[in-house]
Amino acid sequence: MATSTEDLFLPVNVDRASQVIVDQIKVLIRAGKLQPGDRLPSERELCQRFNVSRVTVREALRVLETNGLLTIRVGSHGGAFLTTPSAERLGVGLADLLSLAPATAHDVTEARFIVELGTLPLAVERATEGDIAALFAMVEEAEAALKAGKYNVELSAAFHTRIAQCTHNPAVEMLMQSFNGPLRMSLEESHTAAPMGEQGIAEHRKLAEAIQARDVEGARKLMTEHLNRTAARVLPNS
Amino acid sequence: MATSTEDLFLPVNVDRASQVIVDQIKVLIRAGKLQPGDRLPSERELCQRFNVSRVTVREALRVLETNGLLTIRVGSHGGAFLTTPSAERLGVGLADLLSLAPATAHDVTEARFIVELGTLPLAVERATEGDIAALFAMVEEAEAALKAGKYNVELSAAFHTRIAQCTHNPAVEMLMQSFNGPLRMSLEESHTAAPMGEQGIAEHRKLAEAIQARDVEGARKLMTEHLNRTAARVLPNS
Amino acid sequence: MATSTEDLFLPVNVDRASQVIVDQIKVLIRAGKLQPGDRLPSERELCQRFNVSRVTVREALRVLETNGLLTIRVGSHGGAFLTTPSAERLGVGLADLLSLAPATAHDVTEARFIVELGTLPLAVERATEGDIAALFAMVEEAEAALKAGKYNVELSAAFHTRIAQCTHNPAVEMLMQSFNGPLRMSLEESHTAAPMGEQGIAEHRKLAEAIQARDVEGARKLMTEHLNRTAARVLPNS
Amino acid sequence: MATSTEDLFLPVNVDRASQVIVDQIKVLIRAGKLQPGDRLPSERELCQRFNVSRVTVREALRVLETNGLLTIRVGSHGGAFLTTPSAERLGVGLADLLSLAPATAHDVTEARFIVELGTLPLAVERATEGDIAALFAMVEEAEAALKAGKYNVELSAAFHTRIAQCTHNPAVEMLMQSFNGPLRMSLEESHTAAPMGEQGIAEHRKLAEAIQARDVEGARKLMTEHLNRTAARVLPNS
DNA sequence: GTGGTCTAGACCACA
DNA sequence: GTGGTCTAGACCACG
Repeated sequence: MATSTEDLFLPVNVDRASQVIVDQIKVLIRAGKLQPGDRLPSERELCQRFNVSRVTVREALRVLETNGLLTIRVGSHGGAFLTTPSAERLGVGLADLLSLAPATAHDVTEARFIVELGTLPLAVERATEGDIAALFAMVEEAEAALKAGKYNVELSAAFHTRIAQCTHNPAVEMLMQSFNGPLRMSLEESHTAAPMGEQGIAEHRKLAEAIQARDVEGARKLMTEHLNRTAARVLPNS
Repeated sequence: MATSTEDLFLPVNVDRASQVIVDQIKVLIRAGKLQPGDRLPSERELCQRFNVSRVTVREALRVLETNGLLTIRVGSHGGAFLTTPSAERLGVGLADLLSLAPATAHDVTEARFIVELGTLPLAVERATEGDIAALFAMVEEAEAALKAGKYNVELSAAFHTRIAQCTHNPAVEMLMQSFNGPLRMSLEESHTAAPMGEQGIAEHRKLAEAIQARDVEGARKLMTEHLNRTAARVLPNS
Repeated sequence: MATSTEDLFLPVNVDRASQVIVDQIKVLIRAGKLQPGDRLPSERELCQRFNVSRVTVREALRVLETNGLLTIRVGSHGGAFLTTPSAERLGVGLADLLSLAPATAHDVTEARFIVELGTLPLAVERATEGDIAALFAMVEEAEAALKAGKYNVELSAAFHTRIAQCTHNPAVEMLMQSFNGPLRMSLEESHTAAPMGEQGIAEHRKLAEAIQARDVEGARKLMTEHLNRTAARVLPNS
Repeated sequence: MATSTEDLFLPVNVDRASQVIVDQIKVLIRAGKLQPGDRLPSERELCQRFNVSRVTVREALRVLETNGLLTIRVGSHGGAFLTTPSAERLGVGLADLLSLAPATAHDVTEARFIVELGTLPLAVERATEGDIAALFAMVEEAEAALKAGKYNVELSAAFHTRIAQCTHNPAVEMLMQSFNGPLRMSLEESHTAAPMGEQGIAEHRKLAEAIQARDVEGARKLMTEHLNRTAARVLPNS
């Protein structure tokens, strides 16, 4: 035959079929062909499109769901929807990984210092009037919740996340969420945390004031103390 | 009314069978009942233990694998093995999420600044003789690779990760890996990056020297420039 | 092996959404948060509270209704009301189950012997003047009904239930109702019973007299004969 | 008109459609057209047969399931299967009803006395060699479990149920199960039961011996003491 | 009626 | 004997 047999025989695809599907969908997402909010075809239709069984499609969807790329809703108008991205899943993954890792609570807190203190200057610099108003509103909400005996770690986490939002940088926001999401919760769960107190909220208020005053150094100092204090709660022996 | 019916009825939340299995295994990991390196029973045996079908077990394993908690090997001595944790998977997740997010490359670089600059002081403070020797060794390896035309982004990423390792804090290390893993690669892939140059390696060497000299401020300045330069490569219009 | 994987993996048990709701409401009942006579919120409101569809709520209510825990009334003042408990539903369940079971009419009668004869001593011991008067009143009512040709198995069952009521123990009462409710009816329906006769009512009167005289042994004997005779009617070949 | 209008107008069927289906299936069961182990047609087929919607069929199946007449299994070979009857469901119903009723634990215990003591003579009379061997086997199993720290209320309940089985009367057996099933468990759960002890098992052994010796009076006495002792555990103030 | 979820049992390729 | 895949058919839930 005229042509040599070189390059005729391509390596067979050793990947899992489900992984191929996952990659293909990720490419579509990266290319912007699929946007947040879009709905994927039904499982049964995807079977036909990819020419695989339903089980394989489901495995692929499961992976994408785990990666936080889509959520699956049941019901007649259900299906697989691309998510507006959130770092929550990432926080879960981080928490899981650290559980398995040799990282101590002290290690994690130190990493959090890096992120929180690094974020602060950007937040102080870029916070709008609206941002600052929102921060104060959250403080007041927290005070009300405290009186009602409903103050919890979630409200505290939301405040820290809101500070990150002041940077108007979604990547930074996600980074912060990773630490103030499930990870923080699992940290505090595992220790019998003293109930979040008045003092925590008071410090939040002072932080908001420092950001309003564009006082980077003051904010850094406040945040350092604040974190040290909360860190001390989960790490009695520091 | 004697008792109001408010708050009596909690929203129901029916988990998937596979999710229940995932959670159960995560608990076992957190509790230390399952250690890195351990092998889970075979899929078929897990079916019997959990009293579910094989597909369901497989979905659960797929999720855990995606979360980086275990790796699956085929073959007669294969099975699902708990991983020594690594942040690689996390980086993949982060990259995926940012692909979907409105985050620009500039945003991501800014987040990386926070992490890299925040890590540096700890690295400078705690780097051992061995750490510093390793850093220099990597620089030399890079120089050799460059001559051989084999220098690539992976080697550069490894250097940054090695700096984080100097903090001797696994959580910080993971944080750094998240940015210098698949994420960085996907960032640079999407742009036609000029080949990593001599200058990059030279800056790495100077960074190593600053760490050896315990010169925090010098190191900060060097890293800032280094990152700015690489950032400029992926962001011509900054 | 360091840690065996035995007993680590518990069988998963995923409940239906409707079952979760059922359980939740049962807990509220057991805890006394919901009392007999209370009205549950409307189906539509329950949907929102539980965050499920209406069909699911309806299935849950249907189960609770079947268990005799609530009754559903239609109309503008309708809704789901917790019942004052009655053993009627239980009797239905017992009857259904025995229909399906390999239990013969003889078996059931034997079980009834146990309950009726076991109840008698308590009834004799604790019957008040009022109880005894009520028993005699029922006998006379039965005699009148017989003359009018309206005597039926229900009236007879009521007499036996009333005896159980003399124990002033609601649990015993329910036990008796289980046998003298739908079960007895279904037993007798299936055979062409000779109409309840004079003799049956006469024996009831004697039983009442024995109870009045606090004559346990006499009552036992009477009841034994009475049951044997009725049993013979449904079991010609005993 | 020639004919009077009497009896022309029958009451309209006020029953729920689902209830009609339930009744129809119950009739088939009573008539023996459907036997334990039989599988009903699939939901979709039943829809067509009854000419109703799936929701209606599902409600009917849910009711029948609640009544313990059938169990529903998912999966490829799933469906609705007629159960081999068991009194477990009945016990659940009884427990629920008593939770709602004004019955105290003391009331329930008294009812249990009636059943247990009434059953004993029949068991003594009819127990076969095999029955007796089984009773002793259970005692030994219990002793082994106790040593392993695994003795629980279930094993104790099983012993009492096994005694009822000695009567070779399925109706009596069910009656006993009703009390020694979920009801007993809920009774003991609600009180902090002292762990079932050596003494309980010893008494079980003596009971088995009395049955072996066909000693009705001895058995009665033993059972009375046994029940009194266990009753005292849940009723400290008797 | 349309979706997601689960099951049982089978075949294949691999180490 | 392991994981990887497939088929066919059932229940479960939503609108």
